[in-house]
Amino acid sequence: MTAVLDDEVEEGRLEDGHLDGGRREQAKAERRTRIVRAARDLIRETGDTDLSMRMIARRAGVSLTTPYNLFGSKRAVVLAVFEDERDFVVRFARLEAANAIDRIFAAHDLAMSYFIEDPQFYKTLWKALLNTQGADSTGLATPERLERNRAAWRALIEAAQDEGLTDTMVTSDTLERALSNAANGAMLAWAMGALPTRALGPTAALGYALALAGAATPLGAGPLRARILRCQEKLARGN
Amino acid sequence: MTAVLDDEVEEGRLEDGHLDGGRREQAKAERRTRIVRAARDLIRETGDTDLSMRMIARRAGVSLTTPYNLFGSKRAVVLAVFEDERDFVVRFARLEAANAIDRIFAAHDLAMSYFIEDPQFYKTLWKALLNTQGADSTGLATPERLERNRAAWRALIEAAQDEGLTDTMVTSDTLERALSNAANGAMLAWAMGALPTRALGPTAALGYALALAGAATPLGAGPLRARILRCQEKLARGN
DNA sequence: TCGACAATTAGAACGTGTTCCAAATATTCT
DNA sequence: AGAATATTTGGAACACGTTCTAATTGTCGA
Repeated sequence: MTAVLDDEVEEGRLEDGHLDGGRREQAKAERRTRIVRAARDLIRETGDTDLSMRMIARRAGVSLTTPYNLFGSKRAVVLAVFEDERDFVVRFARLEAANAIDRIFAAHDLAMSYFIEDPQFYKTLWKALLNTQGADSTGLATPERLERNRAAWRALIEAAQDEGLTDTMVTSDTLERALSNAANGAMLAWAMGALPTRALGPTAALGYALALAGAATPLGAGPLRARILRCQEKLARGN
Repeated sequence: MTAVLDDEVEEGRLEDGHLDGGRREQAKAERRTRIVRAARDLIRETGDTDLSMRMIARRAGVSLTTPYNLFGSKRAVVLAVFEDERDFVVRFARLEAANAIDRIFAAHDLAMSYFIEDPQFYKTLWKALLNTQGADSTGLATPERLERNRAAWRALIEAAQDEGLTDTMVTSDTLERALSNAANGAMLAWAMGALPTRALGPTAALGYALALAGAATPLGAGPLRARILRCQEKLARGN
């Protein structure tokens, strides 16, 4: 955990080892990152072919049983890859826009940019996360990660309420769920091959705009309607 | 194909065998239904445990290789079970309601009733359909079935447009996609265990209502807003 | 009726995710 | 330093989806 993208795992930096509790725990964390990194590289290089636990283990230089000790299942490893790739919350914090609704769509564009810039990688990831034949099936994100994300979106929506753009009768929780479902539905269609990558962004944005417009005050309704039509055009052009 | 729910497969009724082209084709169709039925019964009895191809084949009284000859993959068999269970279009046609929007929600309730009345069964089915580790991955429905459903929904939406309830600037195609994504997002959350069965209906309906309200005319906006608040209440009570 | 032919069959095989085991290894505690 | 302990390791094993082979079955055309 707390794996950063651009550090190399070195044996040497034990100076601050007291932070992670003993040496044993540190070695475990190191194996963890090696495994996650091996899985990531394999997906990057060959898509979902060759993404077997035996391959991941060999690449990470560990035994086949070790990923099961540290993660529990292949799905958990893939989930770790997924969450490791996304420094979302960091970039999320420094988003700026003219009003709360523009901010929502800026956040949406940011979230989508990951998938659009590296479709092969994230499609493989998503498809692997949809495989719930195992026992636990923790959903598409770690519980704490999920809750953090939801809270961030709720805050964005509440800002829109404060600016008088959406009706306060529709709870931020309600709206957040609706937006999340719209996005996940689009992602699902995309992962299943029913939606081309170029249509993913506009489709999800359209779902956002429609749901927000459904909860909008007269003040917020205008810009949202315009956004809906813009997304619709973009989709029509794409076809 | 053309499998009806409540007929028993009998060897005797060959009188109208000329309808299906030769005897060979008929035997093949019979094996098909036996396999689908075996898979359905296994899911009904034991959930996703024991839903192996070897089990299905044994139960259907065929060899392990036969399902592969007739369907191609386990996923295709499950998809056949899924589509066999749903005499949706039949019941869909005879829906009645005061106005087009009520009709949309009546159709939605009908669609959801399958899942809510037999959650175990359909959750297993959905989870199995999400497994796309195989090659083809035809999505959540057969192409022709999918297109038929989409057309039906589009017709419903166009009726709402004709009655002046939703803005014609928002295409029926656009709106249909938005509704479909909202529903699929809710189904996904449900299948992954993030949404309890009791919340599935209201959540999906809420997504529908919000998206429709986002495209509504002043005439349609009122009832939709009321519906949104009703769904929200229902969800709040459920928690 | 009989040969041609299409499909199913049994069975083995491959690679997969996952689990179990005894043995080896490294760390922690006293 | 030496004992106790936690983890990894190699290896085998299981059930699974899927594919392949040769042999067999039952149906169709002449």
